[in-house]
Amino acid sequence: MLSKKKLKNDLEGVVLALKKRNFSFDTVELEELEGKRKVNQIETQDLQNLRNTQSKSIGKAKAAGENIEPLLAEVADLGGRLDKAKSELQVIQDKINNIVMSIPNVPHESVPEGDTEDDNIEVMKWGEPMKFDFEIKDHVDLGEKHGLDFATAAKISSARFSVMTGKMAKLHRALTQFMLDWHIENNGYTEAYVPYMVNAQSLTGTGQLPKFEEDLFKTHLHGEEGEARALYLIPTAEVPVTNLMSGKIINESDLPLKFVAHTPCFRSEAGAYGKDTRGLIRQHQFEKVELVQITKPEDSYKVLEELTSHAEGILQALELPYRKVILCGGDLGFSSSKTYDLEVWLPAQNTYREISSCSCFEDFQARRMQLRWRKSQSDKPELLHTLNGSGLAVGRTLVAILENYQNADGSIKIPSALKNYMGDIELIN
RNA sequence: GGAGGGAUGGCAGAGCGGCUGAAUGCACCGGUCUUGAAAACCGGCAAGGGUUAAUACCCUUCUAGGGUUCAAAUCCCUAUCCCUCCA
Repeated sequence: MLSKKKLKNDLEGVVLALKKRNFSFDTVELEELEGKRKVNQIETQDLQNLRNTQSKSIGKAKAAGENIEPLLAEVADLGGRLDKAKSELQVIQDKINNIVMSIPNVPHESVPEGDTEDDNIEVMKWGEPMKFDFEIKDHVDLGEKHGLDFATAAKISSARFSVMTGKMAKLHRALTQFMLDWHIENNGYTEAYVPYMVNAQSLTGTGQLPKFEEDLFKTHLHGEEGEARALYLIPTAEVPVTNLMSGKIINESDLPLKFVAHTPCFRSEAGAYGKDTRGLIRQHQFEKVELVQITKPEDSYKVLEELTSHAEGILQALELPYRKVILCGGDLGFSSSKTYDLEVWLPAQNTYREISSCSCFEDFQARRMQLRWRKSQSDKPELLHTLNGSGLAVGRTLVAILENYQNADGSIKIPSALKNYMGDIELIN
């Protein structure tokens, strides 16, 4: 959510900045509503003021033993007028809120122009794509030899799910453990275990609601019909982890907060029909190790670089070639002001594919969840900045390992960083 | 399955229809004292919003949503969460 003050004082600037995203909205409507809001709010508050002072004088008169009947007559119609004013104001404020909540974050000045992912700009490349002197297989063919099974998953669930058994399941788990340990030991993150189902408020805090409900799996508690009790499966650990601190005022000495969490992620992939239907790339359920940082405003862009390098550390440790791109305005996520994607080399697709997305949200999420800090005791609380990034998406990392570490006979070499986690075996065959 | 108790500011904890946006303590900030610190003493200290150039004034908020009342932290209903006891 953008600051309402900013929308009021610098609407033109906001509109201009959002052009980079190709996003526009009805500014005339917003300004009209804001004008009405002002009139109605003043009227409502005046009535409330009147009610408060009248009520107080009734109290005093009663305590003094005076006759309060004439005073009561004076306020007889006040309640009705106040109710009317309040409900009118509520309608206006709800409308304003709906508009404001649907406006995405303003891109940082360093975000390049562009409409689609084709306009993203490569920042750097790491590692050389491997050369193979045999006909390579993709991760589906390779994985099926070793316990990766989509047919059975479809039988017990549906498309876009997977089953893994044996060494494949172990490799998948080893990757998760490795990533968690790496970030805890090398990068100073605190491990967090969090719920996999969250309420609407948390999703509103990070920006998935109200606009992107169709991307989520929504559940209903047994026997309950009300919206209030609906829980959603998390699309990313970003939601529960960032919301750990919602509504809090953090002490400066506790900043930055750095959390790492491993969770499954659930996405409906509505609107992705027919896209990436083969293999593990786009699943309804996948594992991710997520990095979240909560920082002082002045540190956030420095931290974005740092957090991205933490995610890169995993790719480097696993010796997987990758490149780093900065997302153009048109490809930027709703809540993000700046995002780097890390894309891993997939030999069978002969291309780089996203494996991590690292974003700075400035105070966009913090404002929605009232996440603040106090510079010093005498200062007013200020909004913090939030950041997160995948460190990494586990399923896609598994894909990368299968494809990059394959041998001619279909066996898979274990990356040296993972050996400890794989019971010291060298090879899956 | 049954019966109760509770949710109040950064924390602890009073208040249980009207000078209560909220006592008191702790924490925190400023000051006095001290070579310095501690102690003691004095003072300050919730958030969000509105009008305003500003001073200032006003509104809202005591888990959430409804209700009663001229007036609700306080009474009633519902939900959520916590705790205790019985089976």
